[in-house]
Amino acid sequence: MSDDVFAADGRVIGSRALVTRRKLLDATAKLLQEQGILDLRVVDISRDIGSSPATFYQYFNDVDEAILELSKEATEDEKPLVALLQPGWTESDGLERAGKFVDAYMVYWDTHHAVLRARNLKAEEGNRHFRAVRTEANLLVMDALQAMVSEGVAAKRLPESLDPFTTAAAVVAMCERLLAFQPEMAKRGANRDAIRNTLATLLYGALTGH
Amino acid sequence: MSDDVFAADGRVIGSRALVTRRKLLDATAKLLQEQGILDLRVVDISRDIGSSPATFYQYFNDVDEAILELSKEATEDEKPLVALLQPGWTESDGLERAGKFVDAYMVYWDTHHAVLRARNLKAEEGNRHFRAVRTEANLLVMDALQAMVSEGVAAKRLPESLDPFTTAAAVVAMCERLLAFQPEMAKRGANRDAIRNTLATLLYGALTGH
DNA sequence: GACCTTTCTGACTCGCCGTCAGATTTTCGA
DNA sequence: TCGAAAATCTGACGGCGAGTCAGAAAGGTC
Repeated sequence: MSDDVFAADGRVIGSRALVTRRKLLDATAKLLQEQGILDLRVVDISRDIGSSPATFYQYFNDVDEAILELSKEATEDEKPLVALLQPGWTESDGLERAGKFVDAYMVYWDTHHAVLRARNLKAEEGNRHFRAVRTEANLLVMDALQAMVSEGVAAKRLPESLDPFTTAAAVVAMCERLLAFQPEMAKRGANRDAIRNTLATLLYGALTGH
Repeated sequence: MSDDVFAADGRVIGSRALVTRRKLLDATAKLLQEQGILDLRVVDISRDIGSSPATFYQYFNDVDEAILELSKEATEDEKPLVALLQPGWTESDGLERAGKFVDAYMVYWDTHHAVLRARNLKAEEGNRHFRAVRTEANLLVMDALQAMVSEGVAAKRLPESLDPFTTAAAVVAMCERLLAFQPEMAKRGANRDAIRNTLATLLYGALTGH
């Protein structure tokens, strides 16, 4: 296993190039956030780091490749969330634990939402690389959630009609999508705390049946 | 209130033009589905109906305007769903009623998913027209859901920590996003029925507290 | 069939994409 | 320290789609 980073043509790149590549990735993330994926232009990314479009193509075959790389980096930041989803939530500490997870998830979302949205769009439009990255990221959390649901079903706290895998997916879906609604909900009076607590309560209910 | 339809320059259009406009909208929806919003080109839409790009610009200032129109049409199809969300779900019929709603929602989603995805992306990227349309569509269903949650909270079946508005949003979020995961979940063994029943169970639980 | 209105389109400019040859900078052996 | 080789960067170009506009074509009216 090697840590080498490659240019678009496959050659291993040196330290100067590594810096340039990093700048390009950061600029891509920044502009993805500011302008959205539909108005993201290679010209702008290059200009942002004070270089020419040709430089971009030294490191990535197209914009997708850069976004895919950013998506993989986001997946790394998702890994710590799993630790907050160990089975055994009780009636007394479950709600608080759910809250801790929601807090961490909100930070994760705030940090990466522009990239995650682009990743999801590409995945839904059928791009197999983005599908693979998204699935990998979702399974990290879903495996842990699934175990909790299975436990709840086995203990008869949750109904048998809940398929553990689907329930896990539903929980991820709810977290992901509700946070995307956040800016609009704020205008209608639902503040961050209300979202946080409601999400925690729903999670607690769906996962433990308490 | 007038039913007149306007061209991009504001003039009222006649019956021949109405047919052309309709063809353009249908072609836009079709290509949005087939190629996704990132690869949607005016040239292709025009070619699809056997006309030239200039014709497209007679009716819409840009592709966004056509997608916005399709989004409004999708909202119309969402209205019947509200009838399935009257308060009063009981312990004996609630799960079945939730199932009926999920069935109808799945059909709605299947019909319009490409347009809805585009609408959501535009809304999330801050386009105010798309935000307005999405909010209007979501509120249709959310008003009904919110009433159900309030009822559950009042009857002490649901905890007070559930904010009715946020819970309604969470339910919509879960339905919407889980269906977007569907194709990938199918590969991992969760079929349509499992999704349908799990979603119904979660809805029933979150809305009634039973 | 002459005239007027509506609808359509060929042809154009503009800007971004992606490529490539060659310029510039860095590395490294002697 | 110097010169050659390797690594990195970029100016300039062909190609394609966006969006515009003047004028052609189609349809309606008397």
